[in-house]
Amino acid sequence: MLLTRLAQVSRDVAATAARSRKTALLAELFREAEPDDVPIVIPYLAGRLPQGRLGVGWKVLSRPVPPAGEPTLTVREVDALLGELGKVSGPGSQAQRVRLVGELMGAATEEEQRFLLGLLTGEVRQGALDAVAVEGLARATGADPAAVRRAVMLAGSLQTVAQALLGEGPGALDRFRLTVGRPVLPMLAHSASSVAEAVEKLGACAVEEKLDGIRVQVHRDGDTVRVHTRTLDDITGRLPEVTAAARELRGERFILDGEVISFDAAGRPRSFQETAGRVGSRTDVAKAAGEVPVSPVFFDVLSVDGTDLLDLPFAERHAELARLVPEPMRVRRTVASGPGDLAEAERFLAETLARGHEGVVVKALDAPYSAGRRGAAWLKVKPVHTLDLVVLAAEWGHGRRTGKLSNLHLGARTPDGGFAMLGKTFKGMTDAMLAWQTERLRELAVEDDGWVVRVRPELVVEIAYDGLQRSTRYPAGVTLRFARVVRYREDKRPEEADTVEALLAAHPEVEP
DNA sequence: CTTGTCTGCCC
DNA sequence: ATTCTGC
DNA sequence: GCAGAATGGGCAGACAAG
Repeated sequence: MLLTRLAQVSRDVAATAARSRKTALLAELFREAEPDDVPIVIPYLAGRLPQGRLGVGWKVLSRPVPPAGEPTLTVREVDALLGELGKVSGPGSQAQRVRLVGELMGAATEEEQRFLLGLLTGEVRQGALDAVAVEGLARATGADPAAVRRAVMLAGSLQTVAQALLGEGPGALDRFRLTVGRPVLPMLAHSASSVAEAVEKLGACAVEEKLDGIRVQVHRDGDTVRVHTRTLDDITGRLPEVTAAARELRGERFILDGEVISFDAAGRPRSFQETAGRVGSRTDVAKAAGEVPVSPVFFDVLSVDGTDLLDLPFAERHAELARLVPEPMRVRRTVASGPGDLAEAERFLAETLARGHEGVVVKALDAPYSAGRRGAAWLKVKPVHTLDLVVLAAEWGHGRRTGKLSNLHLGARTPDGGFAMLGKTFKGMTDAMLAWQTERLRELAVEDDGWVVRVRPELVVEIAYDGLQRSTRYPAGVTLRFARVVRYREDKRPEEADTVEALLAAHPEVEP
């Protein structure tokens, strides 16, 4: 199949609003694909590369290459070239990558270049990724969409399922059962703004501590232990403590879901930055583990001794978990039978925060494990802080925000009467706010380099954030975690904005 | 060898 | 990660 | 309620440049 077909369909999908129509367009293309093209075409149209990341990013792709006049590239040629690209490493590899990308782009038409660019940067912007591709795949093969979706969750890979389905038909879906050793997409949580709201929505529920670490899925099959991240990356080699802990458990075959976090000598959780740095270390694991040891803390079990527990209610899964995993290796929790137990749930949240953790996750006791979904059965509750900050600059948006000033540079007051930048945010703005701030900031503009518009520091904005982090990039030595706009404070003058000093005082646990 | 740039992947 | 938007 | 878009910050590691 020619790449130009994919580029056309991608463009058509992008131009279509209705998901049903996007699905139909994808299904039509999938039906056309020859068997050998399938494992390439499907991931490409889901906006992902079968090889995963290639060490090619914005910098390499930003060099313009004159496009070809006629479309001649086949998807298999592209796949072969990208496969090569993924393999280059060592001295001179950067130049080699630039050369290979140049070769590929030079053989592509303008439309194909656009498509490849989106694919390589992971920003296809066609309003269709895995989920729509799954629907399209189901329609192309006549399979039940729910069955295809479930197979993809259990296989942890769209590509694998697509190949089996197109090669063998709907019968192949039965093969994708929960298997120890094969990671499945983890269940995710929604947010709630208070424990009361969460308990109200869920009824009988468990309230569990939320640890600020790295999500892990641990598989043990006899002596073999594998540890995977939220995106199913295999990080077994970086976490010897987790492997050892899994081997100590009495079960021989199981899949556990939990968090990995580092505690200090006093048993207090280390900062997310410390835990994440440790988990990210792979060149000298023994040394990293000596300095920052980590512990697994589990909260769910998906499989024990060959039994798939996914469809059991959480209450029953947790009973299995308690049988398999000793208490110190499980998250702390309390159970609420409904809004009547709200006081206990709130006491538990307060205690959890006092112990240095991030918040709680409230989980419906009757809910199954919805692999790969952000189910409404899990609601996380974290304290939210707010500040009044001053907009120092804004960046021009992209995609659906083209032509709008979007990403705000936020400043807090300093003792000298100036402002220290604390970070940026583009979150929390409605389209109306986006339009309003674009106009307002334009009036305040003092400089526009085509990317950043610097403004007079006069506009005050209320910002919500989850906490402070140390920063080497920003002048105050700290930055806001997950900053988002709440509302503009036109009633406030910049001299009334919050100060760096007050911010630091409010977060004594973070040292700049 | 040191420093800076880029990428990928955690949240 | 969080939030908004269209389906 | 789901799925997707838009875009944040830190950190480790691989290379490039000096």
